Amino acid sequence: MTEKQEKILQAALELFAEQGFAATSTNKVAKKAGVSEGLIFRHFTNKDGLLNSILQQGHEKMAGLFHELESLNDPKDVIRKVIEIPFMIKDEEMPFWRLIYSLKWQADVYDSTMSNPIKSTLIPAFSKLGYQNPEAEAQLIMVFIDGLAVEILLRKSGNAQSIKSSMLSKYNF
Amino acid sequence: MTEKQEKILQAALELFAEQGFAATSTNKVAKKAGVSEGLIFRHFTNKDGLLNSILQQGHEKMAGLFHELESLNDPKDVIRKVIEIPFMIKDEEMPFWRLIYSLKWQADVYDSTMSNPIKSTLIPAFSKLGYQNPEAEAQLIMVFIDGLAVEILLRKSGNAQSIKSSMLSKYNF
DNA sequence: GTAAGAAGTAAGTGATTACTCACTTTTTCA
DNA sequence: TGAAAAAGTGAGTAATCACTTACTTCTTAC
Repeated sequence: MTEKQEKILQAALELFAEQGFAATSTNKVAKKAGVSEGLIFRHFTNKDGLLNSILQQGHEKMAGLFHELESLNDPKDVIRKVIEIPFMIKDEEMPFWRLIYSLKWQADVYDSTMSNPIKSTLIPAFSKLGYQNPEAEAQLIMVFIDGLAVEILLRKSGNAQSIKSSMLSKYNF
Repeated sequence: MTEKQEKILQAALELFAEQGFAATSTNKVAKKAGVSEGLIFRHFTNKDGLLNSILQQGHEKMAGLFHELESLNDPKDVIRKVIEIPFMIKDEEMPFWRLIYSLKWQADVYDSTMSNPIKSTLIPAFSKLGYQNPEAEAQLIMVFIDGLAVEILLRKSGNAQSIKSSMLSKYNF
């Protein structure tokens, strides 16, 4: 990975996250990266290839997060940890997650299986705790996480902490 | 409102919702509407004007929904009704809501105050029921609604009904 | 040290973009 | 009825789009 390759990926990530994939031209990416436009196509074949490289890089970073979940034994720890996920997004990770969530609405590119590992960890946790419908409970938490992630990524609410408390209390934490 | 004007609005709504605003050209809209491209600009000035007309039309349709909420007296009815909102989206309304939710990620166009009336109705309802932090509880429900709307609009889950049950039971319904 | 291949550039390509303009057709209404 | 206004068209426009090509510079390894 050349220095200029990384510059391109970083510039593209930020622009795709801010303005959207379709609305960002390869010209803009090249200018922001301080690179000739042709270089983008030498390294990433086409605009879709550039997007895929960004996504692959991001997925590798996420692998660790799933692994951390699987190592927890107490089901209550699992649930608490999952609820806390959206609150753990670091500032430097925001563009990547903004991109992921915006791509949901652009059909052809999005990989909807991404969050499956989390859900798969959640179901046995609710099962162990004796919930009547572990599947639905897991789904409910996933829905909540997605909603909260949107809230945080669009930096709409300042009182995220009190929302978290309200949520945790619904599971008797 | 001419017949061709309505054709343009309908075609634009469907295309914007399916492919995204930026990825949809005025040429495509004209072809789908069976109209010359110039007519779009005669009636709606420019592409942004076309989008704004669609949004305004949608907002007028939504006004009734808020009114319905305000007429409820029992706070429990209010909360139940709000939770049910995402499940009430009709097939013909899907393109409009898909557009609204996808626009959240395109910064400059989105009106984030849209859901304020719902939240304002929710806070006194939780207050009356003696919840410790009505503001946070209202926000939590709003987050849930947005997450669930995304789930339904992207038609990911078939078991929406059991998610709804799980959610309602968290508020002792 | 040099040759081969990878990295990088600048100036293109045709297609598509949002939008305009000169013009014709239809509608409105006094 | 007739004339002004509104609706509608089709062929433009310059700018921008994703992408290519011919070329130069840098890196690597024997």
